[in-house]
Amino acid sequence: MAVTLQDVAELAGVSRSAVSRTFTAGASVSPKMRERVERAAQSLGYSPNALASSLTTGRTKLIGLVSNNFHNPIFLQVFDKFTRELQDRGLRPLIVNLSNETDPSNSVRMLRQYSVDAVIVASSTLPLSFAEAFHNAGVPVVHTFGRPSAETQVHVVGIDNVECGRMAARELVARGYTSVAYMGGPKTATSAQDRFLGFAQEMGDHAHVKMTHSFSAAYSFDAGRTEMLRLLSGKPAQAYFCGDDVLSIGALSAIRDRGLQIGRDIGVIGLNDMEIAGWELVDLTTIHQPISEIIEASVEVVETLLSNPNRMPDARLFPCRVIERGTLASRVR
Amino acid sequence: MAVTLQDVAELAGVSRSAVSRTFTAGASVSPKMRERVERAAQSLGYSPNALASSLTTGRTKLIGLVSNNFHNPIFLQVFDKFTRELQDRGLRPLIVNLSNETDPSNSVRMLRQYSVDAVIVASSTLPLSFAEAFHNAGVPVVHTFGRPSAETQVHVVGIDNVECGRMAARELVARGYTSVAYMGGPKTATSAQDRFLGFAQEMGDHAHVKMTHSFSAAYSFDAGRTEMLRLLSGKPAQAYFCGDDVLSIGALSAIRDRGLQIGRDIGVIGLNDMEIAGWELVDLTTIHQPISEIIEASVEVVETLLSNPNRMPDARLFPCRVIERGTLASRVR
DNA sequence: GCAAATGTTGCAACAGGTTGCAAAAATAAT
DNA sequence: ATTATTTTTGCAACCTGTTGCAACATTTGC
Repeated sequence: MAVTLQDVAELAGVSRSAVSRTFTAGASVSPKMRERVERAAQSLGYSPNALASSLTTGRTKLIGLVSNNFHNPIFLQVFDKFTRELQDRGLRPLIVNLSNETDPSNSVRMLRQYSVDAVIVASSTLPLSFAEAFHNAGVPVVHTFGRPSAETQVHVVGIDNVECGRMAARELVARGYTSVAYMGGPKTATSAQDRFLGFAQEMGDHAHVKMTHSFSAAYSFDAGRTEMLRLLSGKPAQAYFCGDDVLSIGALSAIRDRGLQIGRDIGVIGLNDMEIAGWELVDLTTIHQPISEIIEASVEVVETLLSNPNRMPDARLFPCRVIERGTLASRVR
Repeated sequence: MAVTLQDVAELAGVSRSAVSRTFTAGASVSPKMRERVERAAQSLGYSPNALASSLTTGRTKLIGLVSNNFHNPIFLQVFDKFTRELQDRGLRPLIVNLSNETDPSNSVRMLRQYSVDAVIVASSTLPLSFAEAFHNAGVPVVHTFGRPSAETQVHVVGIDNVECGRMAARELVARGYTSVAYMGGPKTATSAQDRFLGFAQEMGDHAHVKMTHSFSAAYSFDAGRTEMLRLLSGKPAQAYFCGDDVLSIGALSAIRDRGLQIGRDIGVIGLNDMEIAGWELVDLTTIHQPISEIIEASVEVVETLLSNPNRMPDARLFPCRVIERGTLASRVR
């Protein structure tokens, strides 16, 4: 069925090498030869088998894209951007859905079987051990939305979650709230931990403001709603920094259910600035995470790793900013 | 770097074939041999190269997953389910993001280069020509969310959009509305066309109810909002069947902006029943599309196509049902 | 016009597996 | 025990390309 190098070579009356060279950038082929081969290839509808060539070149242009986050709407933007950026560079994303895996060994094996050129771990909730497992298997890794660390040897692209925690805290203080709280994502997620760290740190400088905190079960609407319902049945704070936008929206839903006025009675600030946050019926004040830039940078790093797999790993962190919408009291001055 | 068959064979002191057979299901290997080989493989950390084996077997277990829908939140559920179902069966999804391609030839070439075993086209807005192009390239195709057709030769799994149009119409009539409208997705999408067809057909049986219709620019929040704002500035109908849920939510947003009471002043029914539709602050009455079943069926079809690529194409359509929430007037009886 | 330099082409080996076939080994039948 | 049968194993060819090397062709320099 499939047309091979051989077929083209025969039709053109040249050697297989000649055909191979015509389709290899930078190989030495005379214009006449190229012309002949291309004509033959054209007429047979030949296109080279990327997998066969990977055998000798050692490069598949396959990039493992592993994530465990297939529920948070923000990740549709993430996948959209990643797949585009990769394919614009001639790379192919091979998706690995880790939603309920706790052990990296399966995915490591699988990715090695397909000899991916590199792996992108896109998650802030996956244990660091995953990225490390890929790295130990000899595959270049970039951990997007990961936590930078001095020990680990993988490239990280994302935001400074600690700083975001501080930013949220400063914002709430500036709005004049006197009791604030952090309602984080799952306690095991590095992002949830770091955001809390920064939040608590900053609040340390504002002793007159009362601070509490809790974590919810997941970065999801239901988890946010459930946790906020629980909080509201006790003695809630005046304003909450919620772990991310879906969590915030879940919280907003709980707050509305209780008949409280959002913004006035109780404030919420999220993180991510996903598209839905801007929908009029949500109108969530949130910290914008520059997803596009993060992903572009991630793919750039991947690309450099292809030619230089041993590049010293670094962390690239992008600045975030508060997007003011309708879920916080207006600033006091 | 990588451990090969050769290495294992040498360590175990057996032939390469023996090693190959140990890793091939159903091959003839004695228990002793298997034991020896497995021990050697274990100690070297060997795992077979799927790409190399594909050369001779002709099967890569790579499945092209092509879509142009990376904005509608429902598709995160779709990707989640697809990737899981595929990997549970030992298949690997190779994503192709077609967001702004109009010509299938690039993707056809790419998918052939990676010799995918089959292609899943997951979209109701992609021209039929895409699925056909893959089919003509000799790759088994299933078109999920596609339109069944007598002419075309590809497998289709999805819903009966015409019937859904009827269902929506019946629902609106049963609620006692006397002027209703269809606000569809993009006019070029088969789903938008078919839903309208059914809607109009059914309304033909209810001459006392006035019907109008229009199409919006995309299946997106913004398109829905924009279109509804336009409609509201004229003489709006009492109830709308919106092309899908995001579109509906966009419409709801416009309606709220105008200070109208949803459900009482103006009704909306969507289609999909995506997770967000159930969020309390949205609470959208909508037609449930059984996404999970559709995807399971799609993957099943893919699997049968792997062993029997020439299976006669058929269409599998799943029933839908109305999920009653808060955006329609209550039923009159 | 001739030697040297440079460019082009084909051969053959190789990448990491699989598989038909025949030889060898194990098992069953007599 | 001997032969017939079945199972296991290794050999060698093959899958589809790539690439170092040597042979050949073309250009360049003088």
